[in-house]
Amino acid sequence: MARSPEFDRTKVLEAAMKLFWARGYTATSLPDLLETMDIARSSFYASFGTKRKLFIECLELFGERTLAMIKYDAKTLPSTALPRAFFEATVLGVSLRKSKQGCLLVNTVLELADVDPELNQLATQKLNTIENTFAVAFKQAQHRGELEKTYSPEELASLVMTVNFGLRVQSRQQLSQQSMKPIIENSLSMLGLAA
Amino acid sequence: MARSPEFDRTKVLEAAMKLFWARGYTATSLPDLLETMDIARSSFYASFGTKRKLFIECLELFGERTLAMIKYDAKTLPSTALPRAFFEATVLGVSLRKSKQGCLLVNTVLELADVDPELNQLATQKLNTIENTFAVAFKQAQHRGELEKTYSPEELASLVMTVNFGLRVQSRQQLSQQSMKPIIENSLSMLGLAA
DNA sequence: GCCTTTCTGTACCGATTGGTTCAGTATCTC
DNA sequence: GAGATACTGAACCAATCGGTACAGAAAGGC
Repeated sequence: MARSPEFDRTKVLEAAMKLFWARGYTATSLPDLLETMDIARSSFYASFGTKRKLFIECLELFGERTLAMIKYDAKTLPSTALPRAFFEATVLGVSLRKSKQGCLLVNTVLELADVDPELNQLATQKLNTIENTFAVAFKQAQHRGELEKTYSPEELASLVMTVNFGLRVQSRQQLSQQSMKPIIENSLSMLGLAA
Repeated sequence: MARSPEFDRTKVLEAAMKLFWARGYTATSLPDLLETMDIARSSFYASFGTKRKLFIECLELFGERTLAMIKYDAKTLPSTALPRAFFEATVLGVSLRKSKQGCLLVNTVLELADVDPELNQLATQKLNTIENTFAVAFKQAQHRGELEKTYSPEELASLVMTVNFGLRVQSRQQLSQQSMKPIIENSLSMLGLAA
């Protein structure tokens, strides 16, 4: 009937996500996006609607990927090792360029808090889902006696997120990955989750 | 000789700072600024040059004020009480509107990391000054035996900043001030600096 | 009064913003 | 080949962006 191949939507979406990730929502212009996504302006409009809708799709994608990573770790690692795996994967386990990007969700919360409450809420909601995943894992670990009960699962998950946010901010400063290592180590020690 | 009164420069600058604080650099337009500052477009350019120069002045002002607050606390409070005073002042001790604004320096780091490295570096530098002030205070406290030597002064100061950044991110989410209180409390407990 | 200076208000600049439209081309099935 | 679909590229839109220029009013000292 017709021309079959559409460009790889996920791949194009991923390219857009990376650009938003690096520059933020407002500072990313449509021409910038089109160049990175390598599609024509008309194709963009036909496939994604508006810049804002595209951004929402990027938030969804980022949230899904992050959550998938944590859930995979939760199945293969002891719960007490989860935060370390998460911190190292997100702060150290990416290429040098990416490491300066922090977390798209955190960046979004800070950039759009007062500008676009709806997008802020969407990012916040994704972050809460991540926090809940940690809490569930900690609850199991405490039940099995693998984790001290100094904090409730929810409290500990909240603390892990506090530290996570802090690390994401620091990773977006000028700091080298090397100088992030002791910070991560001390953070885990502070959480009572060091090796 | 001439017309004496200039508008109160500091006051106008402060108004601009609040707007940048709430909306970020890119999302704040010149008309927005002029309305908030309540000056004419020509006066703006005569007094502040460009939007970017104005923003730099705002960063300076914010840095000075924050640093002054910490240094005052450092003289009047025991060093171990410094982080609590800082967290409560910046997260709880402001009006409800302000509390959602987080920290201008942190916001700037995240918004402009990849967009304007120079401004990012400026904000980072201000934050480092704050961190150093904490480190100096902790060193004294350890010398006097008021503070455990679990961490070096520099390490502890770095951890306090990590937690601080985390709290600032959380305060820019939808969270109420009330729900921030236990998070602050647990963070201090985690740092070994609870009451 | 006069002169100087500081401000306001408005009109204007070129560039860029996000978004729309459409003619034309490429690629598929039949 | 015909017909349907997926794309490109460029032209275009109104709105807004940051920044400039200038005429004139307001407020001071002499």
